[in-house]
Amino acid sequence: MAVQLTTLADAAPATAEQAELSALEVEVVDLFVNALRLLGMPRSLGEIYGLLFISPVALTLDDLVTRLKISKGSASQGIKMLKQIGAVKATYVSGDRRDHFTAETELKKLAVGFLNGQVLPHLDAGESRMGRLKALQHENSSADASVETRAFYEARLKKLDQWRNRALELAPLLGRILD
Amino acid sequence: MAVQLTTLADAAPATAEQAELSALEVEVVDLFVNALRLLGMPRSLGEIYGLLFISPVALTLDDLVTRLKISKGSASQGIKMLKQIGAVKATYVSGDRRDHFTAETELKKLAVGFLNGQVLPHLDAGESRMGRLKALQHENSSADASVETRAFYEARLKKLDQWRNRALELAPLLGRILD
DNA sequence: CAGTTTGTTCATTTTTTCTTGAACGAACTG
DNA sequence: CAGTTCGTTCAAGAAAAAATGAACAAACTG
Repeated sequence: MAVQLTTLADAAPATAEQAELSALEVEVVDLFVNALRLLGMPRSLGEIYGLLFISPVALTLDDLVTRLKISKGSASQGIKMLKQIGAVKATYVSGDRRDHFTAETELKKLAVGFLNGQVLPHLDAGESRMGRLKALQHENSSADASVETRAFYEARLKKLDQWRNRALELAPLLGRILD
Repeated sequence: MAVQLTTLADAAPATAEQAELSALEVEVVDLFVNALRLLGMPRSLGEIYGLLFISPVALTLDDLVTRLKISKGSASQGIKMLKQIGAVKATYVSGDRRDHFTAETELKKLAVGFLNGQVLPHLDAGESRMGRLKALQHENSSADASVETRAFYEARLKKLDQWRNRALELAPLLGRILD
């Protein structure tokens, strides 16, 4: 029955469902959209995380769709990614079958999640890559290279490896600092 | 007897101008394309930086164009950006009017350049933003909010400010660690 | 069961970002 | 100077990334 839709109209139903974002919400969402873009994440992630961050109550997928005016698909994929990096968690709400999402706001957890999800995989892949590089360098050297050139390549590859190690050291350090 | 070429200078046209990239170069370029993408930088930046990184001699704009098969426009803009963040510097070569570029390979300098160019501006903009947020929060609160809601907003904004300060502290720390 | 509700997936469309290349100015060159 | 070379800029086209929405599956409901 259409009559049940009355909840939308007036009395704020337990789960804050005004269709429009408040000025505060808009500002916060905007802030996160910009911040996450800096990390190369899509707009929708910023919107979703931002709204959850400033929301006093856990929100459902549908809340996100109606309030942010994004598609169900976007909301679903965005939540998926945010859960992956540990920026959002689902909370249980009794008597409601739907998932309710909350923003994780501990900076340390966010940072660690991001590092583990986005950065470390690449650094790990870097190991086998270094192997390939060394091999290529040797092949290459035997052919044309002068002593200096050979030394130069050697030095550069060593530098790459240093970088990688630095980055690997840095990750746990970051975690400690952000406590 | 084969002509002996002791310097790379006259191995081929004076400034190492084989049109094709060697396998080693391809691999390095690919590595940097991927790494820079992680930081949200365009493909061409990775290509340019990668080739400069592994090149024993400084390269001209034209070298980049022919070897990477990118347009003059891309090369020019890419170099411009890389110079901006301090990842590339122009070196003087006597008797040649053209600019010759070299990769900056000190990790610290790279990191600092990136932080100053890409991150700090945002954090600074964040200050005025925080002001706006506080203002909005007060407006907002007077209207509808219950005590708990008000407290919640307050807490969140405080958290945001904490984050910002943490990030600001972190930047110089990073510099020190990367020595 | 048949019918809902909830959430995911993925081909398509839309939007954003990047690259290109032609036009241009500045700085050399003979 | 007239002609080059070198590098930059920017409108337009190409490519990549993200959002949409319809189709689907899974879990509930009566």
